Amino acid sequence: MDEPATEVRKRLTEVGGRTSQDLGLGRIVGQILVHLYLSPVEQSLEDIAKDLGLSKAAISIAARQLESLGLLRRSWKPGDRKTYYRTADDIATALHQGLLMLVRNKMSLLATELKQAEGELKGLGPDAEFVLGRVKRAKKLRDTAMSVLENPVVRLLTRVK
Amino acid sequence: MDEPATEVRKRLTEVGGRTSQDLGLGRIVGQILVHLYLSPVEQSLEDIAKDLGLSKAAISIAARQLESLGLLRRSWKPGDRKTYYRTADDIATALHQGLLMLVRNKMSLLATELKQAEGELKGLGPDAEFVLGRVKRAKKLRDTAMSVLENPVVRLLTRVK
DNA sequence: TTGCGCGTTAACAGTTTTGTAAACGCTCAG
DNA sequence: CTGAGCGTTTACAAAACTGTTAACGCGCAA
Repeated sequence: MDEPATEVRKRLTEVGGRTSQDLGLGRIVGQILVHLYLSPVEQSLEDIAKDLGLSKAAISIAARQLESLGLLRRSWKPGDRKTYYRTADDIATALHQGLLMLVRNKMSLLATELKQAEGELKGLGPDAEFVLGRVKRAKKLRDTAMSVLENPVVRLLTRVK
Repeated sequence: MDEPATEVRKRLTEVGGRTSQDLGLGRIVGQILVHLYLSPVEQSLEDIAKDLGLSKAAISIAARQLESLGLLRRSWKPGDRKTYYRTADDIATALHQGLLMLVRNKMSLLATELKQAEGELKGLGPDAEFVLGRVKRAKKLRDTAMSVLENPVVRLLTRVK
């Protein structure tokens, strides 16, 4: 091993892979992101592929995902046809906002669904009345959760420094 | 269709399935939970299987998962050998705490990993020094996120009523 | 004891996901 | 124009996941 930090890099890269997999993006996305985050220099597609032991195709696809999420930047060097990659400068903010957005979307879908159910259940008789009660309870829960997310105090706290 | 609310039940059950799938538990878990939540009476394994169009085996397995999460209760009736299921009474609290726990666990794993990396990187030379800087930045981010979760104001807000 | 009903377990089949290899197209150098 | 280098697309193989069927174990009733 040339670099003494190789072992640590490898381990943290795996952590990134697991994490992004948990979020429903593949493991490769997380691996690339951490790998770049821990690299002092920009890396080409081939560099990344070699370091992670994956095919260029896989890296290519995942890299585009990362770029569309605003977590990764491409760059070029004069007289060099390769594309180089590095993590976005505001990666912390991007991560933070991305996660929030994800949660908000889910929540909002849920809200739509609950509201619609509520409407359809009115005046259908006793069984529907029961379901309606449950739906209302669920709606209240969702509203509480949402109000926390949107609360100014929480926003202040979660602001990335 | 006997019950006028059947359609709504079906749709909400699907929502539950999708949601629990997103969380990495299978879809069945969420389907069962919503199905029971919307049912005014306790249901047997077979009832659930028939309503959801799944095998008893599948329900059996998912139901145990739900029980271990504290989201579901079993009960028995005298002179009846079947097991009956209903959602836990404190299901809102259980859901809330379960989610929080999940996040906390992930966070804590991350903390361990970062701390260890930090230790191993000391005094290994310039490259390791760079990685160390990045690790420290990540640690700070994680700490901020965690402090929000543990913040008393947030706790107060997220308390389920 | 035998038989039946219930929940669980185990083996398996269908489906989906994941990553690769190879072909492709584009761009630039000669 | 031609060839080489690069990233991307496509077709496919391997692996993982999901849910079913069938066998099993257990308890109760006859």
